[in-house]
Amino acid sequence: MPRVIKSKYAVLGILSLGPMSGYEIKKTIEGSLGNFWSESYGQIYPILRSLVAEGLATSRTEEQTGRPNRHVYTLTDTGRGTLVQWLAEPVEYDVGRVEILLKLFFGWQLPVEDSLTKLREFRTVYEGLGSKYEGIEQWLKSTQAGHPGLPYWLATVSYGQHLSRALLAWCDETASILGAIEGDQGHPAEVATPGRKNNGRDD
Amino acid sequence: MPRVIKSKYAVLGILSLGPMSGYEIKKTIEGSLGNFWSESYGQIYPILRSLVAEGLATSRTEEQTGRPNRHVYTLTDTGRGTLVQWLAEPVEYDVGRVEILLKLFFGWQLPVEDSLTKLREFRTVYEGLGSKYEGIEQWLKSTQAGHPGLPYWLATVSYGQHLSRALLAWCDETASILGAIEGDQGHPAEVATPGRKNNGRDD
DNA sequence: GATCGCATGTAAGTGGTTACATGATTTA
DNA sequence: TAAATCATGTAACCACTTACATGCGATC
Repeated sequence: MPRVIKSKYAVLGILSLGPMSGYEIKKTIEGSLGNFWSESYGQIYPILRSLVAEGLATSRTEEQTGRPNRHVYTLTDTGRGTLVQWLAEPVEYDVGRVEILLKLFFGWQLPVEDSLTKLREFRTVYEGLGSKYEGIEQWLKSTQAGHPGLPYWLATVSYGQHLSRALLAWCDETASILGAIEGDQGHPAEVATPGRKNNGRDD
Repeated sequence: MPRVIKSKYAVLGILSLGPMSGYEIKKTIEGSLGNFWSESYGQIYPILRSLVAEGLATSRTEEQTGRPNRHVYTLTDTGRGTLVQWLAEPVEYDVGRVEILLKLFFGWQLPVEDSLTKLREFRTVYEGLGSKYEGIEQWLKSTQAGHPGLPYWLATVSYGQHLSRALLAWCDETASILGAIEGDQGHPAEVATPGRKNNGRDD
């Protein structure tokens, strides 16, 4: 079963916006997908080569003096077809790994203040993200007005906004619940583990 | 010899709940952290060995007939100290990779129906997760009443609930915005790429 | 009689980052 | 003069997953 190489489609997608060099692809990803995606040169350059080998892109070399020649890649029709096909495929759910939840889960074994600090740190990050998204939204609306992609790009920003608002609310709610715990935490004890012997409910 | 970072602390954390075998650790992770964390045997067994080598855990062998001997691992004081130290360290923000946003970002290049379908599929997943979390919440409250870990475990469930509620709202909002786009989408065009020449705002 | 649960583990592969090498040009 | 920007690329490493090997006993 060939697993899906997502980086390949990210590059294909960026190339669908116009011919570009590897360097430009990286910059474009950072500037447009940067809030929910990233790619390193270590991925981009080998992928670019494989795209040409598979006939999904062509490359032409722009001679330059004083710096390496620019290799500009252009999507072929097959390349665009491959992208469109992938875009239509359903997104599979991935559990992922949420580090703050891992830390919080074991947090009852140490002073409640430690968990509250963690929540505050977390809150600060998402507060910052929230205002960042607001700025991006304004900037998109003013610079991309009329572009058919605008509603789609705004949707990706809106995702971030909904997410950070929700996590901020969760932080506050959780902090107030944990804050109500009396101060004598931190001593390990013999306990039953949670989540085991769960009669077919979870997972 | 794999040198592991976060997985190591996940195992250490599970071991802080009581002595366990590798097999039990996997089951316990699935049953308690399963909604936001996962580990494979390919990680767990080598980690267990390295924990013993580093003095963070001890192992004793329970002889068994008809099946492999059970290796039961117990946290040492140093092991518990290492865990507590890690728990207190701040969580660094990670951009991550959100596949649905990658697909949506390029969605304007194909019929709007394709993106709406994607949103519906996504919605179904988070609807299901929402009710799953509700069940877990009830189950935790009824089976773990009085346990000092309960508020912390409920907090991890609450995270999932806030998240799925937010994403559901985002889906509906986005679907209604995209739904308002007229039907003649899908033809590629020469366009400026968004997000470039952003004067120090993004990233 | 098939498959699930128990129980161990490893080898190979995947998808990814980081650090490095090179070096001219522009900007602070 | 230090740094960032432009521009290419690779080798080494890292964390992690998947598939496999083994095999008994209980359940469907």
